[in-house]
Amino acid sequence: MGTKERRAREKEQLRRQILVAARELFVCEGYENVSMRKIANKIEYSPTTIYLYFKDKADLLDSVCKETLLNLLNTLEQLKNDKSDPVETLRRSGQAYVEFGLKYPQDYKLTFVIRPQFQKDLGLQEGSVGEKVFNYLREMVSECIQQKRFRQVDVETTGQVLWSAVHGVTLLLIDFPDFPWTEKDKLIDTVIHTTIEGLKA
Amino acid sequence: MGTKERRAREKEQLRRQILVAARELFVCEGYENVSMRKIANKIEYSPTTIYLYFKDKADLLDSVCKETLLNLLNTLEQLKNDKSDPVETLRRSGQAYVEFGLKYPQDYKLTFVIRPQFQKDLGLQEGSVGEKVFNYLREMVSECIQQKRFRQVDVETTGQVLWSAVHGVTLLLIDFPDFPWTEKDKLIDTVIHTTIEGLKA
DNA sequence: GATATAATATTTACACTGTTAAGTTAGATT
DNA sequence: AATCTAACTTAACAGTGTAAATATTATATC
Repeated sequence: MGTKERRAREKEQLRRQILVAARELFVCEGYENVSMRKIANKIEYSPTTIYLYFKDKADLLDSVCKETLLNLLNTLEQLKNDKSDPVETLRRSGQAYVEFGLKYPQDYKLTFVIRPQFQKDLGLQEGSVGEKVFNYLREMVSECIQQKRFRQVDVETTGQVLWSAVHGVTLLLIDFPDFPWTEKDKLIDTVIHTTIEGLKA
Repeated sequence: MGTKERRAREKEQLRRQILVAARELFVCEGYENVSMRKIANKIEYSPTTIYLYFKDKADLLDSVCKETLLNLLNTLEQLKNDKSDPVETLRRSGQAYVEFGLKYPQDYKLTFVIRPQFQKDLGLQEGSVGEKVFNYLREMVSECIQQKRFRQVDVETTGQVLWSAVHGVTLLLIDFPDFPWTEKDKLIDTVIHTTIEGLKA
C-alpha cells in the first residue's frame, strides 16, 4: 500500500515545481509582473491548479520567501563553528548577510520589502524562520557581550542596531545601483566595521 | 488676454489635484492596489484624463516621490542654521531623517523602495532632488571631518555609512511593526549614536 | 473487470487592471 | 460664422487574480 506515499510524494513534487517556477519568474520579472497564468504556463498546468497548492498569489510569495530565509539561515549557520574571536565572527556574519542579499537581490527584496507589504508581519513571528535568523544574530551578539567586548549590554538593542546597518546597506546597494557608491566591498566593510567599533567604544 | 494664464493656472491646478489624490490613495491603499480609475473617481474625471498630465502610472508615482523628497529636503535644511557642534547637528539630522520616514511611512517606502523597482534609478541622478538630499548629508559630514571629529576622512564613504544606518532602521521599523523592537526612540538613538561613535573612534 | 469514490485538473466566468485610439465638446482665433 | 485647438470622455483591448462548476483521472471496493 505504497500508493498513498507515492501520491503524497508526487503532490509534493508538483508543489515544489510551482515554487521553483514562481521564484524564477518573481526574480526575473518582478512579483508584480508575474501572473498566475505565466507560472501555470511555465509548469504546463492550468492557472487554477496552483490554487490547489497555494491559497493565493501572496501565499505563493510567502512560501518563496520562507525558502529564502531558510537559505539565509543555512548560509549564516555555517559560520557558527568558527570558534575564534566572537567579534570577528559577528563581523563575518554581517558580511555574509550583505553578500547573501547582493547575490540574490530580488529574493532579498521579495523577502524583506515586498512581502511585508502583502502579509502584515507574519514572517518574523514566533517559531518562524525569520525569527530563527534573528536568533542567530542574538547568539552572536550575546557572545560578544558576555565576553565584555561591547559597551552596551542590551542584547536586543545591539542586535537590532547591527541588523539596521546591514539591512540598510544591502537595500541601498540593490535599489540604487547607479548611485556613485564607494567601491562596494569597501562600503560594506566600513558599514560593519563602523557599527561594531561604535558598539565597543 | 489673461485667459491663457488662467487656463495654465487651471491646468496646473488639476495636475496638483491629481497628485494629491494619487498620493492619498497610494499611501492609504498601497501603490499596487490603486488603479487609475480609483484616482479618476476621486477627482471626478475620466481615467484617461490623467494621461494628459502624466505619462503613465509610474510617472505619477515618480512625481509623488519627487514631492516627498522635496519635503524631506525642507525638513532637513531647517537644521542647517543650527551652528553649534557639527557632530550634534549630524546626529539631529539623522534623527530628523528617521522621524520623517516614520511620520510618512508609506511615502518613504514609495520613494525609497517602490519607485526604484519601476524606474531604474532616476531619482538620485545629477540635479535631482534625491541628489540634493544626499548633498545635504555630504555637507554635514564634511563639516565634521574638517573639524577632525571623525577618524575616517572619506566624505563619500562616511555619508553612505550614515545613510545605510538610518535607512535600515527606518525600513525595519516600518516593515516589521510587530517585531519586538526595543522602544522605538531608544533604538533610533542607539543606531545613530553607535554609528557616529564608530566614526569617531 | 465493472463500478463507486476520491483526488486532481480544467473550463468558464466575473469584475477589474493599465493604456491606446477615436470621438466629443467648449472656447479662442480668424 | 467657420475653423482651429485644447481638454476631456467613450469604447475597446489584452491581460489580471480568483471562485465555482465541471471534467478527468486514478484508486479502492465489490
